[in-house]
Amino acid sequence: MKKFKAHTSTCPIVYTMTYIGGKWKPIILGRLLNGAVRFGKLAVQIPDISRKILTEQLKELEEDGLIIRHSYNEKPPRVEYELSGIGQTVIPVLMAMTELGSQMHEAITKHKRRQDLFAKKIPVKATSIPAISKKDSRS
Amino acid sequence: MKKFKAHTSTCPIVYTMTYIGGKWKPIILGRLLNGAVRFGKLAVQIPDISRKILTEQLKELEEDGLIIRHSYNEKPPRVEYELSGIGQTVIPVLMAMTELGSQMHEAITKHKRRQDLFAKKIPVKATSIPAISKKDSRS
DNA sequence: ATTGGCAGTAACGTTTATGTAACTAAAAGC
DNA sequence: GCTTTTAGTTACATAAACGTTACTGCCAAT
Repeated sequence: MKKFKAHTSTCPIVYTMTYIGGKWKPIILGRLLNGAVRFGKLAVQIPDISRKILTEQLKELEEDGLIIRHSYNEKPPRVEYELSGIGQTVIPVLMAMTELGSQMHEAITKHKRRQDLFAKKIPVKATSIPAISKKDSRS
Repeated sequence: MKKFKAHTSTCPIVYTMTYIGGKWKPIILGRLLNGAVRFGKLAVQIPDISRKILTEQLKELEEDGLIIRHSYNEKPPRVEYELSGIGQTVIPVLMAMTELGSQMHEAITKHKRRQDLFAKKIPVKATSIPAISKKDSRS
């Protein structure tokens, strides 16, 4: 997401977009809803993101204070990411996005007539991202 | 926003991103919160979006069923856009984003130490996007 | 007849985001 | 000594996204 050149203050949505805009950030944040997750697990849970991009996005999120990076000095390195205090503020956004996604999905499956229109938006591939669940902190 | 090749269904956030991902869509939708707005007014309210991109994004939003386009056959053309039924589902997302923006802003102005980190994310320019207000349906 | 406003569209150019492949360090296990 | 594992990094490449400028059609007013 290209950063905005404009807006001084007044539009909070624009402001927000500078933090969680971009293709992957909301998805990454969604993976952290249930607590700290290590790098490798994120990469597995979001199969279509490259490690390079994942690294970059995590770095940006950390610099913006939304997440916290914990690096443990262990034999094979271990690094975990979790939502920061402010980061928790994204939760309602993610919840609302989840709801919107469900509503859209329902609307599409309901009105068959619209399906062609909507279909092109979701080029399905084999790999899929698992839904958000309660607990899976284990690798 | 590049469209996702992956995910079959399970992650609603990914799903949502295919609809309101992208730099401008949430901002455009935010302008429609108070009812129908005509093209020219959107262009004025979002000064940094080009008309071409505005047109494109509106078209996509319409194709996705989130907004409705009303074209009146008048002397100088008049076209208005408004949230559709499903489109209303984005309102909570926008509200949450507004809240997040405010929280982030507050956090930044509060902790001066973090300001340098956060500052780079908001390259301020003269032009600004007006805040969302109750009513301004008039040109 | 010319100009102005509205809502675009077309052609073209630039930038940003994202992707791929190869490489690193350090300790553990064989 | 060699391989494996983890969390990256570096260099390079491409595709989306975004932008600028110029142009259109139509009617009304000058």
